[in-house]
Amino acid sequence: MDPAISDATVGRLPAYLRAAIELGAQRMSSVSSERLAEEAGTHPATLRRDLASLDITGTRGVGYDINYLVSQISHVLGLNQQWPVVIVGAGNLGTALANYGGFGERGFPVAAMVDISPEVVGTEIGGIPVLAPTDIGRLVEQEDILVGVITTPATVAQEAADLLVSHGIRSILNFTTELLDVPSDVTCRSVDIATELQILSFYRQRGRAARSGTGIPLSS
Amino acid sequence: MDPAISDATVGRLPAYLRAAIELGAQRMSSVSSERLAEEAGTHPATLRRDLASLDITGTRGVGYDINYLVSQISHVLGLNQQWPVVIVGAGNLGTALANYGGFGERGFPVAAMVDISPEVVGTEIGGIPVLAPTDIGRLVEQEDILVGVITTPATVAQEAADLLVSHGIRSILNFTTELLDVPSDVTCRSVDIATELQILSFYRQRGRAARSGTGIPLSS
DNA sequence: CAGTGTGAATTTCTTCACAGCG
DNA sequence: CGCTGTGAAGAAATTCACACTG
Repeated sequence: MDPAISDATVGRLPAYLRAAIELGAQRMSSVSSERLAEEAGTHPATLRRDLASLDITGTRGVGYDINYLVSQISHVLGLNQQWPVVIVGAGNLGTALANYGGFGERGFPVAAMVDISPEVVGTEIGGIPVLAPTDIGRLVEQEDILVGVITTPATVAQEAADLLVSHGIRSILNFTTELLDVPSDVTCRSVDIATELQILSFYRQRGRAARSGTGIPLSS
Repeated sequence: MDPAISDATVGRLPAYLRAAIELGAQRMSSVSSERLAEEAGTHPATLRRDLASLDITGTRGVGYDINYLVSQISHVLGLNQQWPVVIVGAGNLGTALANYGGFGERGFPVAAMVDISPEVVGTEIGGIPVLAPTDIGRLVEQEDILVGVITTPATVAQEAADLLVSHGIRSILNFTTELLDVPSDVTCRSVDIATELQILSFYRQRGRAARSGTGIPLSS
């Protein structure tokens, strides 16, 4: 259909979706690109280009239909179904993410956690069972898990990734500092707190430039 | 000195730094741009350009001196001193981040947490005191805090940001979904798990493209 | 006439390719 | 000879500006 939706565009879609949902909750039924862009932190022309690339079309003189925006963007992002995830690493961060409602609320229920420590394997954390690494195969099959979240110590993050990949998981969200080496058919995104702090540090030191979002696109 | 260090470059510096430190730990004393780029997930030419823009120069036929890399990049990022942070929101995520050693280890010790709930104010979480919002002023002055981390519910994130800004904090790391509105002299970076999952979801659904890093640059 | 949709201009970023240095 | 440093080409992303439509 589309020639392609660019990476830059994809990166902005979640912001558009959130903004549209928010405006919809305020009983608005349509928005101009100017308003929506403001809300999402982009330039109106960029927004129009982005939406056009998704084949989302507005009404001249009026704007974009909010319900349509929400449904189309959700569709493009593949959010019309639940995507159960498994969290590997039941330490502080993993536990926090499991307890944090954010995953389930947004269609990514935490099906299970995995850890190597015999002390936690077999227990439950916030109602989520903690399994041993050897259980992953069964888990993935039974629950149709497609996404893995890595919250182990950085030293074993690569192992965790290999484990996930070997069981067919093709989407990984990595919370460690380690840069993971995964096959090219696996999508891996990294959220590294140290990186964020360092970038923040740079901009504080120099005059503040305004890089509002999260950063670090890496190419191959 | 430099005409400017581009945003794209800044976003890659933490990866270069980490790679250099890692190679240094393996008793290597110099690296080629090819090797370092591989390690950091970029193209060698991009790496050379980036380093040149920091006035970091290598030796032809040999490569870059690793110690020099580490010291220069650290310097550019402003990592030669400690930057105490305050975490606003002592819920699950805030608590996890406080316990997680990652901040202190990397020069960003958590000086205090702030919460409104009388139940936690006055207690300590992992040795870190939890204060009331009204204590922020004193805290910022006494501890020279320049960075605030927001881990409140999204609904009050803007309030938290306003509070931090009003006390002179000019660097904010935001873990909520809310897009914060801050003065232009405040640097704000957002790490939103929902956003990351949605992007992951997109790439799983469509053929997998490889966007390896964290995403969503937003301009004004 | 308000606001989209988009050619064209512009800016920014990436990659090639190679001269030249250690 | 290996590898940097960089001019120049290329690709991608952003922004302008305006014709055009509901």
